[in-house]
Amino acid sequence: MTSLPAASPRKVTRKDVARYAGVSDAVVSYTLNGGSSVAPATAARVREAVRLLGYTPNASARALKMGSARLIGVIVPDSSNPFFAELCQAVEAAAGPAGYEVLIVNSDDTKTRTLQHLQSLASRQVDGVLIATAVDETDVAALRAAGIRWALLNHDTSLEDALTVGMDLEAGARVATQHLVDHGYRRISFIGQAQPTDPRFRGWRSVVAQSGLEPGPTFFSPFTRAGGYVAGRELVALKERPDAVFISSDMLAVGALRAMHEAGLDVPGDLAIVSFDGSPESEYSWPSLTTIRQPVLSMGAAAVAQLTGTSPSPHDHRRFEGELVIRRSCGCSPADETAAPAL
Amino acid sequence: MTSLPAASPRKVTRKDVARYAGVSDAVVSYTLNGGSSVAPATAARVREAVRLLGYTPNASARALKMGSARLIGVIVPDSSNPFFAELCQAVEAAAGPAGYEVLIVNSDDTKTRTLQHLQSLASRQVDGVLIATAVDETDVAALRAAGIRWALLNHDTSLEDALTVGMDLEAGARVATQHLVDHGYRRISFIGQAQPTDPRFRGWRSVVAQSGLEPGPTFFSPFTRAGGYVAGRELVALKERPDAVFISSDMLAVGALRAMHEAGLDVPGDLAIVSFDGSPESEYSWPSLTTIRQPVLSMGAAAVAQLTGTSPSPHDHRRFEGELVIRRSCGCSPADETAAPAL
DNA sequence: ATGAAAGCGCTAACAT
DNA sequence: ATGTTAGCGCTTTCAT
Repeated sequence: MTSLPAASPRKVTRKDVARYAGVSDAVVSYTLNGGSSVAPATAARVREAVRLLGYTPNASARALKMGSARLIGVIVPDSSNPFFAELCQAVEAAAGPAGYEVLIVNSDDTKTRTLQHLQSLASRQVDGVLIATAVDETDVAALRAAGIRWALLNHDTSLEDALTVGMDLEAGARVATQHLVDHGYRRISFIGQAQPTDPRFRGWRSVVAQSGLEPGPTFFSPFTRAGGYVAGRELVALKERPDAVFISSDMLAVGALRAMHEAGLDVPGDLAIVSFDGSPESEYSWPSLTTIRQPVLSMGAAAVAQLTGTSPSPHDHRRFEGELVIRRSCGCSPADETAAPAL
Repeated sequence: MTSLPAASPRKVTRKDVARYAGVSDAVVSYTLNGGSSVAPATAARVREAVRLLGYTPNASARALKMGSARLIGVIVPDSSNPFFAELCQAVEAAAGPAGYEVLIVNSDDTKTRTLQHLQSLASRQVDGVLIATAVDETDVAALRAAGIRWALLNHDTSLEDALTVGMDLEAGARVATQHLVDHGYRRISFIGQAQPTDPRFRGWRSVVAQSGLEPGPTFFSPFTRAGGYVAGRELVALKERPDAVFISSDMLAVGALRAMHEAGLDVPGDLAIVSFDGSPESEYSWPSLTTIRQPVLSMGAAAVAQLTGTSPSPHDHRRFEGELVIRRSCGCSPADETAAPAL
């Protein structure tokens, strides 16, 4: 916890600018923030002084005065997970034009780190925080106590009266599974995270049941490539292999794919796959993954809108629909298979 | 650029804590920051008041007073690029324990955005900024003018007397290419970014030359999966195909792999690949990529050390070596091929 | 061991 | 149109 060695000789403040331009500090503020009217000539002099002196406003002082740092916090489990990386970028893309910067922190999905970060973000006078990690009642209590605006991002179910943005996971899973059913596969497995309450699990189960099919074996693993690999190895080792599987994230699917290749299986010939998320990686796996694309950009924008109170929707819960992206892993062999993707 | 609706009724400040604990504001500071000695009983009372009132220190006020926000800025071209995502996490991992938070911004490798972000970071009183995006002399001038500490991250060559952290790319490329030569491949191509000054290009060329080989055809594309796909399609369309290719990033390799699969080529049978970066994705492509792993964690830590002045090395330039990770794409078929990776 | 007070750089209400 | 000034919450020197 050492301090950084100082680098600059002396900071130029707004006072220096004022002196140089021969005006008062207030006029500098007026010129820069456009609050009150300033004579054009004066404004020009001020701007010139700013440029010459290389003046940079002190955001901390501004934040102290205003009670807002024009900063939005985002708590994700793991920012190097492609899905969350994309989500964070979407938030940044929406926040930037609104005049906010984005502070992203990783929770590793642990309660301790979530709480720590919440505290630290509150202390930084963030204007709001987006929670894309798991939360429970304690966290919510902390949130309320901190007195900062917050919204749940990438959550399907809403906690109490919380602002929430997320996808309808169950509906997405239904579309995915239905596509497999429509292909004529009869024994459809599920690979997902170890919580049977996952809406995607329910979606898979309900479509399988409605189609009068026997549910295929299920596999639960953490949402990682390695998790998918482990699940995939179990699946390919089965005496009676399913002919299709719905996998609830692209990362899991990529891992499972490796297990299938190693077993010498042909996908989709021996085993068809539809997965979930629509991350860039899913387009470049072999075979490319038919998947449910999450509208990451829209969700990021909606979350920022919720926080800034500019949401077009009057609802507390903005729920998005996924989109089935047809590629090769389901057996469709799309017509554009040899088309070059956009650079 | 609307403002956020206020959420909290009133902020509890250090003054409230002081009053509640029956002490002066200074004692609260002493207790919280451990500056001066405080009677144990008093300290306990203060801490109790903090807890009861739910007090959170105002970081903006602290930053204003101290001239430091305990914040490190990182400018990357694209935080959703797996390599940079990992690098950012490495920086965060090193900065956290040192008491810093990390503000990551995307430049899209454009000069305008880089300069804008530099300005904005300076204004936020960051203690230093790590530049992992392309820079030129103008940017450096701006950096010096801003008077903030900075270091180049993921740069191979040092600008003037700048602090720099990066990998020896040319050496890495040599190891990669040499591995291909050792395998006995005779016609070795290069796929990389469109700048022949790339040290990886030089590394490839020098090893090919030293081995008395004719250089295979070269392909230049942006550092994206799509870029790799385009290059790969050109490569597979060649009348006289090379028997191996060194690809200067995993993302390019993943794209090229897709082109090869679509052409029905066997990798490594028809065409062997060694790539560069060692991103998680490279382990799960099919076939898995033999690659030069960049020591991302060490580089992140070194960069933070440079910035905080706690670098163990007296040099301005901390240069790391990559490590050859043998997998399947080169033709080695490692012994552990069926071993499960760690979860 | 504790308190009083100055001042970090900025904004905005108020005065001119 | 421009200037004066109080005060945002904090740290820290200097008294006590």
